Amino acid sequence: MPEGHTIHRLAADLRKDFVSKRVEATSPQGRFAESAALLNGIQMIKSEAWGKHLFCHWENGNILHVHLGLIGKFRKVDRDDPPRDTIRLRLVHESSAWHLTGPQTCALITEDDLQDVINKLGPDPLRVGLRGMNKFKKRLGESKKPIGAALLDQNLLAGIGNVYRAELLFLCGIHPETPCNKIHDYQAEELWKWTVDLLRRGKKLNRIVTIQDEDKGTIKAKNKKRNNSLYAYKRAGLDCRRCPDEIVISKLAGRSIWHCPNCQKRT
DNA sequence: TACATATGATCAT
DNA sequence: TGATCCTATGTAA
Repeated sequence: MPEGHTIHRLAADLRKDFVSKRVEATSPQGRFAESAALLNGIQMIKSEAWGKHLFCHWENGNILHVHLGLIGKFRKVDRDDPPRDTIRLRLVHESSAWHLTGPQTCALITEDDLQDVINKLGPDPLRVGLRGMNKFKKRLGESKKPIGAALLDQNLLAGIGNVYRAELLFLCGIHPETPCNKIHDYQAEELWKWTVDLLRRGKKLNRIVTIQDEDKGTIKAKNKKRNNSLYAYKRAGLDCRRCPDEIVISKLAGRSIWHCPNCQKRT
């Protein structure tokens, strides 16, 4: 479930459990054993996120860099949960235990490395909030690529993934293929505002919910069961929540994308 | 059992 | 663009 909101939530949850505490760190899988040994028994002093990257700082200067990728998970588990051999990293303090599996990145880095990582990332809406809007607007105006590709570009903005991209474009009524430099200023502003708003909500709820109050009535009436928290993502062939058309699926920047042909017209 | 799929990113071609 | 890495889950056979 890793888009930016997940990682910020994760950073906050790990902070609560481990910051200012001595942490037991092991690698049941073995692939991170040497590094885990360097953290074992050391205090975590800070836990933060930038886009989809997680950084946990330790008292001895080490920084744990985690990127979950597509399938990685870092979850709180029962202390007695068996340490299975897919667990790259296990962190424990008193009754709190966390297991990291399937990460794309799990490494110890230095402060300089951390700067390098961050320098390659665009602004994170959850860190800069509405202040990031003008920069975003400017960067969009300079690019000709489709907005649906741009939103996944972590160098333009950090933290958006495939679910938010589809949902943001739906809420803003923008066709995914629209070239960035054809996006009006007011649309770019709207996009940024929705981005900040949805990511904040996602972090709070620890899941992606994009449905707005005004649409809740329609949704109940139409389609009781499935996926009632999203407008477009993975809803191919189903009724649009705001018009009689059906959501369609296509491919953009190597990933599937969904949109409503009526609510998101080509310009 | 096997296969497809997944909220990602990188590297090769 | 396609192959590849990492793991878990759901569906098909």
